[in-house]
Amino acid sequence: MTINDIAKIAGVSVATVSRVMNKKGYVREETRKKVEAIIRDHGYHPNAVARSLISSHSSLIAVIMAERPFSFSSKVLETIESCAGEQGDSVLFYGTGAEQERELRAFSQAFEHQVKGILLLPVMESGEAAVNMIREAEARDIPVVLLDWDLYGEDFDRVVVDNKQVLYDGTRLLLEEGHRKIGVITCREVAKEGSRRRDGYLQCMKDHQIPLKDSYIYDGDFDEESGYDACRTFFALPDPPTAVLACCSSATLGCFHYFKEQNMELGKDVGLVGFDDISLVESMGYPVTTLDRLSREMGRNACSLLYQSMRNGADHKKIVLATRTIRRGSEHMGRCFSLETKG
Amino acid sequence: MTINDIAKIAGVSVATVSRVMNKKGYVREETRKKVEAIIRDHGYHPNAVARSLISSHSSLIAVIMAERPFSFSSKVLETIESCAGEQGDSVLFYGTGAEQERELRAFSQAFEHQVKGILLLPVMESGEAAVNMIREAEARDIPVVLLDWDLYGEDFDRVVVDNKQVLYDGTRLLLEEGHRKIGVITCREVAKEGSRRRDGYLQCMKDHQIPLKDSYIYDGDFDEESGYDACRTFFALPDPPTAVLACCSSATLGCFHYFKEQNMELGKDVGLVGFDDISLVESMGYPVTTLDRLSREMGRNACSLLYQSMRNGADHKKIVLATRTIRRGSEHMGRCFSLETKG
DNA sequence: TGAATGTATGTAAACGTTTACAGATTTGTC
DNA sequence: GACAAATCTGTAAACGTTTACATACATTCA
Repeated sequence: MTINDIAKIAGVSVATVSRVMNKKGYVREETRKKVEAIIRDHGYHPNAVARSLISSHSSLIAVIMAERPFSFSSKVLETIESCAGEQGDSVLFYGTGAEQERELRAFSQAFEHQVKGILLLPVMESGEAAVNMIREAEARDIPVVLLDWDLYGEDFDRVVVDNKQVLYDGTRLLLEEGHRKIGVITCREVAKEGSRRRDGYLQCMKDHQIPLKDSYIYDGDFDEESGYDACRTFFALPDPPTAVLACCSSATLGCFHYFKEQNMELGKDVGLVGFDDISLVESMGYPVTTLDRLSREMGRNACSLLYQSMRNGADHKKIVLATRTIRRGSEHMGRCFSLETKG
Repeated sequence: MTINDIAKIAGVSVATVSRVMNKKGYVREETRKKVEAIIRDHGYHPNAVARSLISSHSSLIAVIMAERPFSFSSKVLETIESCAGEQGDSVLFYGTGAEQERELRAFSQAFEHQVKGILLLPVMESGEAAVNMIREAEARDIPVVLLDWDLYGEDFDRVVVDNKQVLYDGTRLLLEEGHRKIGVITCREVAKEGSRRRDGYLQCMKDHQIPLKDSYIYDGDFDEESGYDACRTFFALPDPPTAVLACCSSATLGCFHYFKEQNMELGKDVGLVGFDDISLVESMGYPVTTLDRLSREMGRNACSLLYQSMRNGADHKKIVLATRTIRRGSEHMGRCFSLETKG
């Protein structure tokens, strides 16, 4: 069933059917009604492929992301799909498992499908290849927006959280509760974000004139073992910290595990500030203070940035989102501002 | 940059370039080398859109799913994407939020993009509209595979868990531990799966000649409140159950919440068998017995069923997967079998 | 009345591929 | 050396749309 068949049945030309479908150009009311009825009755769906070919861009946007076990990325994806849907676009999803080969293939396939735009969540071990692919996309006039990925020194559209500020705030939270000995678990991540987070901790301690101890800084990975091992290390020290600041959700859970095993009661024997939406933990009845990267906000902002770039091109923008500090159930919204940089 | 440009630069015809790209038909070694080099040097990516138009099917498959808060659906999606990628296909992702309008739009857009196949996770409130769309897909020769969604009486390709058997096993687990008073939380769900789960419980109790009590059956929703409220109801009874069987991950967490609040110790004061992969809970150091729907297995099986249907058509298959019983860390794999039904 | 404008419809080219077909060259066989 | 078969390459049609352009009729206005 093609536009030709519909035209034949309706006794009009394909151009008229096309005009009816796209509500564009002149069509007599009576003709429109007739054509619309025939389209409906025959369950005709226009071929997006042929449509794309002639208009030289599809109604697709690509989302390329490394898989992550928890909720952050899947919430972002859902939000993006919803926003794209509102614009009549569909989402091509590529998981990369942080494998470079799959990342490159994802870009290739996105190009081949003539996507209108690409949304990128931290994916590459080496930023080099990523930057090349982004440059290639730009050369093809395909806007790219980076989420939660601050490629420093590169002018790309991106939506990020100010990781330094976040950890600064987290540290201050613990200081306000009277803690002076704070252990931090800096989950290593792509694009130096882990170290940005550490910087926030260091800065806050410095601003409050609290002497630093190397043994209170644990450079862990993005997993639960890191949280667990960090705690084991911290609390084996002759002078252990009284509170722990975990820089990713996995590490936060690892801390939980350790505390439970050691019968340490949260808020009494030890302080803890976690990272990201670990609402699961809340569901279980633990009101833990956490620094949440507003996943839905990020998705929404990234989409609007993408659609903006499709229209305007040129100028690159950076949107810096605050995190939400979820403190024992009550919520304090932080800052949210947008920086404009030259394109 | 099109195949024409490449042909011109290489001094050959477009047909030759096409043959080089598709490794199809005769091409002189020397010519191939030259063309390949030019393709590489110019960063040329063939236009999948034009390719689809001529071959009348794209390299896309659609995944349509209701969003769920936890890990099951996102693991399934990741697995599907990975399998599709191996076949050189890309995944169109549609979230529906269980809204009928969005569900229908997802189908429409999948049709318009000429997808090769559709994977469907429980999405529709009313099965009616869903069945119509599946029928329409079939009429277009687009295979559809249902995941975790047993539309009884309809012959569709599908991958399901035997929910009755799962809950039967779960109940038996508790019986074996000596429990006789078992409360069950049957999370209502689409397509009667909730009641199938209840049937498993009822059957097992009957087989072991244990008298049933209506007050031990709580018909809850798919959320945490249900788990929490169910427990509150159970343990307010004059003769409360000694163990609880939760039929979805959310309810399992709700139970946790209640037990923690009431200082009830798991395995000592109360028995609990949960549902789905709540590895998060394990990460925190709680070794809870759980009935896991093997999300990766489901994704993989659904994909291979889909690709099989693309080749063969006609015959419909139903793959019944066992769940994995994760029992305090040790794993027992259950049965896994496949039923063939006439198409 | 007739020119200008607005409305309604059709014709045909274009988008970037694949592929059937044909023609040309090379290789193999007797 | 002749013929068949195998190998190599090019031409052109097709896929299902959109849209510039042409044409035709209806209305408005001086």
